Amino acid sequence: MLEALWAAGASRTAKQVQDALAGRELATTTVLTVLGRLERKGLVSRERDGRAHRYRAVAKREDHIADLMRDALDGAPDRGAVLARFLGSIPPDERDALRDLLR
Amino acid sequence: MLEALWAAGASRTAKQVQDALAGRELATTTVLTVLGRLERKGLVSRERDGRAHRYRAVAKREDHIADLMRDALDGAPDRGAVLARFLGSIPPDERDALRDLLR
DNA sequence: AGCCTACTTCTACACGGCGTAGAAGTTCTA
DNA sequence: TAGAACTTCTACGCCGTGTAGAAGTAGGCT
Repeated sequence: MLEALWAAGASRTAKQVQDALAGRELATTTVLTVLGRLERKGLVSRERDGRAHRYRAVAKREDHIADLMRDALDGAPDRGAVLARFLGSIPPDERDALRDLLR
Repeated sequence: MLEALWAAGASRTAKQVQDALAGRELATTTVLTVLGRLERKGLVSRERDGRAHRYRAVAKREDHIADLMRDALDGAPDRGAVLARFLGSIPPDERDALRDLLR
């Protein structure tokens, strides 16, 4: 669902989200329910548009996932050790990329 | 619970875990149940020791958390972008530490 | 041998999140 | 003003998690 909003890039009505998820044959109310829950969790915002609402993902997918990573890291007493292990667990080319990013 | 095993460093019996968690006043069976579930999930292993079992965390806390971070990262289509955002979301001194680690 | 005690396994229940959707209410618009 | 479009409310099943009682099992003591 969030994926659909991310994929769309822009804001979408429930109906549009439903259509984008055509493979799943969801009822309209299902889409509304899920979007509503995402809104309660602060992951999605909405604004009225005629008799409908337009939903948009609050954060970009990349930010959201980076947040998840930070949340995990925040659960660690020894952050440095975790970062070291993390570096060891990703592909070498991504370590290179990180090195470049840190330059 | 996992925390207690990590804190102990070594393997612990259910009773010892229970004592370490004295603040929570858990029943012994509760500790056993949770430990058993952790074992099913592969986070904990155990070996017999007399009439009891000794439990140990399969991975170190740092590895476990690094795994969580990698799992999050694996959900991203654009890993590079996520890594960039992630770097932006951690304290500068940790970026420095990362730079050193990557040297 | 038999029993007590420590420990385990089995079973269960409440609670909350998630996927799902029907029923009923609201609001445009023709 | 009626019908369609859209929303809100409510609900149900499933699963993970926290919790623990009841019943089973196995060492050790007498």
